[in-house]
Order: sequence, then structure tokens, then C-alpha cells
Amino acid sequence: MVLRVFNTLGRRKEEFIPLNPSEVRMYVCGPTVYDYIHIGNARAFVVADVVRRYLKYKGFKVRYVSNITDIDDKMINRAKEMGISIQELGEIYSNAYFEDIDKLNIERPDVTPRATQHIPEMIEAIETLIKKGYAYVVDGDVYFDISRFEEYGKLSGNRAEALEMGARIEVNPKKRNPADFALWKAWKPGEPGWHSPWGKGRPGWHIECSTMAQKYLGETIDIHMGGKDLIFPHHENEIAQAEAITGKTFARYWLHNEWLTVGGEKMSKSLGNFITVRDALKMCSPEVLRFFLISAHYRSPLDFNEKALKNAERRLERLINAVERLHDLPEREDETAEDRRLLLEIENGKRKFEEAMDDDFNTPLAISALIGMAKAINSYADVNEKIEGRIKRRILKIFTDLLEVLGVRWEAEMEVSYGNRLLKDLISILIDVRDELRKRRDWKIADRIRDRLRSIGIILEDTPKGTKWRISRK
RNA sequence: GCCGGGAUGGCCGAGCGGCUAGGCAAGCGGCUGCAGACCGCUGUACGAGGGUUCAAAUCCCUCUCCCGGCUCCA
Repeated sequence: MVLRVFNTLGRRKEEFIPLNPSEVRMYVCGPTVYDYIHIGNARAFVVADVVRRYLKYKGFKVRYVSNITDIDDKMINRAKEMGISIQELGEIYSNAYFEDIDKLNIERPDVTPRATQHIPEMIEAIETLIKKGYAYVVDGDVYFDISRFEEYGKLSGNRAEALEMGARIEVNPKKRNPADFALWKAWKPGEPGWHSPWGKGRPGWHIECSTMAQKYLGETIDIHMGGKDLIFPHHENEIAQAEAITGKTFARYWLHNEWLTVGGEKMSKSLGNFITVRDALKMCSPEVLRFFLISAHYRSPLDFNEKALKNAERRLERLINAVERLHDLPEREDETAEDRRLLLEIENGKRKFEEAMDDDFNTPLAISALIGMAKAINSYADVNEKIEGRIKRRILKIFTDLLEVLGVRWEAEMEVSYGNRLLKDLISILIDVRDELRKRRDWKIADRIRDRLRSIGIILEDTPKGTKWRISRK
């Protein structure tokens, strides 16, 4: 089946064909490490992670690069505020960044280049741009001359003339065109700086990404991702720089995710609705947060609120319950018509899942396919005590492979319940005693055991086949 | 001023010309000592008005209302 993706460049869905069939090269704009990442950042990274996982699922090899911006105005200001060096600041928050993405089960990038470690490459790129006539030097600053790059605006749809009209660009007299952007910023007292042919200074933001992307992925990359706010000016400028240097297409598919809102409004520090991943994780588990972030299509806005979180939690719980239930189902030798019917339903669900994902990563539709599969498993387990071993393993494999694509950590969930030997033994003693009480119809004490276990996060469920237990996922 | 995205049942959220996703919440029923989990069933939709069509939530036009980008931002 063919994968179709919505390319911001051209604003339409296109069949995805990597330049090199054996390896997809993707680049995702990473964080500026001046603060903890917020849930909007998390959405972008989770979406990119799902894209990466699905490409792998489809059999592509993926080389995934995502940078860390560790030098810019925000870094400088924040370091001053905190009274620490920029290096220390970067160290603190890049560590926090990795901790956060690990919790969210986002696979680490193959390469995480840092801007400050690629200054020579950036200087070289800027020199080339000057030599080719795309950039000019003014008082130690270097600017990109957008009038020299004819295709400027092809990604965002902004035309240079229109940008001049825009009242919001502050006029910088050094620039030839108001929309020209800085490639290199001359040093100012109190700021870090590197030596360059134009004097001491530091690189502009846009040159960081395009330079590092090209260094690790080549002149033309397959997929470039980020939040929609990056379309202009960041990605537009990256294209201008990169293509001016090489004369080749910089990125073939541009994918941008929509906003995450809070209470219907865009997050911003001034509104005070800025939620970091760390704050969000006080409200729910990382698994639930991740699942919530893919509960809407990546190109649709998504609102962060308690109800939506609760919704995600319940749906996720249903999926994991079903995996566990199938996992625990005893095996038998012979296969029945019921077994075969279940397998058929699962295979059908798998097809639906793939169709959904092939259509521009439609995760909500893919999730509904998974829920359908969970329902089939539950219906089966309601009436069948056992299942033929090979069919069971096959179904389990299909189902868990799909969960893996979405990054649902079913295995970790199960390990909590099954991994701790002591806990396991202890609870089986309690269940045993409680069984005895139930036989004597001593509901009061039996319920007390159940209630108290529940209060510490252990849920007992009485079934016709005995009492089962699991750890609460809240 | 210039670009762009939306408005789907109480809520979230797919669908984007015919085959009326899915979930959460609610109600009913089953299983249960109760609870939980699970299964089955039920209801309530496509912002407004025109048009195109045998057929429109889906296409076209007009309008209303939301949200965003053009400045650091995922």
C-alpha cells in the first residue's frame, strides 16, 4: 500500500517516495534549551516519533536527526536571569529534554547536533552565500538577500512584496529588504561570540538547522518536520539558504503539525496557560499524555483539558486491558472456527489501521481500528476459556506491533503487574484469603481488602474464573 | 493589508459526493454478592442560506462566527 502525506510545499497530499529507497532521511526541528519543553513541543515530537515508527513498520530504514538549539537570544537572556553560564543553562535543559522525551517513549534521534558545536560549518555556509551573491555584510552582520532567491515564499505562500507591506516587521535600516534575515549577528558586549571573517559574532537561528540537517543527512533530505509556526519564517529561510547554496531541493516533504491549545487558546507565557510536560505529568501518566497527543489528527488543532485527558486514559486502558487479557488466555492444541474468525477480525483491523496510517498518518482513525480489535478479543474471551497457541501468538504479535507504532508501552505496563515477584506473591496471598472470606459470604472484610488495595493502586477484579488483579494506570 | 485553518450529536473526534467511524458521558439489558472489567442495545449530528447533482456533512456561491501565521515560538 502506498503512503500518502500532506506536503506543506504544494499544500496537497502526495505519495511518499524516499529519494533513496533503502533509507528515509528525516529532520525535526528540536528544542531551544532555555526552559523545560511544553506540551506543544511534546505534540510535535510525538507526531514525528509516530511518523518515524510507522515508516519503520512499513519496512523503511530511517535516519532521524533532531537538533538542539543552544545559542540564541532566549538562551542569552535566560542565562543572565538565572545567573549561570549559557553552557550550564544548555546542559540543564537539554538533560531535562531527554528525560521528558524518554518518559513519553519518544525514540532518541540517531543524531542530536548542537548549534554551538557546528559554528565552523555555519561560517562556511555563510561564506558560500556571500560568494554566490545571496548575502551581504553590514557592520559585522550578515544578511540573506531574499530578492536574490526567486522562489522565496514558496513554502509559506508569503510573497516578499506582501511582507514589505506588513506593518509588523520592524524596520532595520541595515537591511536592503525588510524581510531579509540575519545569517550572522555581530557581537555585542555581554554576549558570547565566535571569530568569523566578519568579526566576532554568533550565527542566526535559521542557518543552524539547515547547516546541521545537510551535514548529517545530505543536500536533499526526505522529510522535514516541525510545528506550523515554523513554516514562516524559519522553514522558509532554511529553504532559501540551503537551496541557494546547493541549487538542489532541500527537503522533499514538509510536514507541519497544528497547534495544541489550552482551554481553546494558544499557549503563551503572557496568558499564563503555558504547560510544561512536567506540569502535565502531574495530571496524568506519560502514557496517557502521549496517547492524548495522538488522539487527534496531527494537522487538526487539539485542546488540552481534563476531559480530553480522561477520554484518552479510558481508551488507552481498553487497549491495554485487551492485550493483557489475550496474553493471559490459556492455550490449547486444536484450533476452532471461533479462533479462525478472531484471527480474521484481527487481520481486518490491521488492514484498517494501515489504511488509516497510510492516509497521512490518521492516528484517530487508526486508534478506532485498534479499539475494534480490542472488542473482538474481549468478545472472544467472554465465551472462550482457551485459544489455540499459534493463533494466539499471531494475534498478539499483530496487535502489539500496531501498538508499538503508536508508542503504546503495553509491555512496560504488564511488567509492573508481572515483573515483581514479591508483589505478585504477596497479592496472591491476599487474594487467597479474600477468596475464603467470600466463600463464607463475609463481604464486609472482603470488600475492605479490595478497597484498601485499590487505594494504593491495585485493582482486584472478580471473574467467574477467579480473582484477577492489575495495577491502576492513573 | 496579505496568507492560512476551522464550525459534525452533551463532550472529544474521524469522514470530505451514495455504503449513516470510533470513543467518552447518559440510559437500558447481560455477567456479578457488590464493585470492576467486559459484551449487547438505545438516543441525539453535520454553523446559516442559496445552488450543482438521481444523490451533499462532503462540490460551488454568499453570509455568520471562531482560530492562527505575516515578530521569538512546536
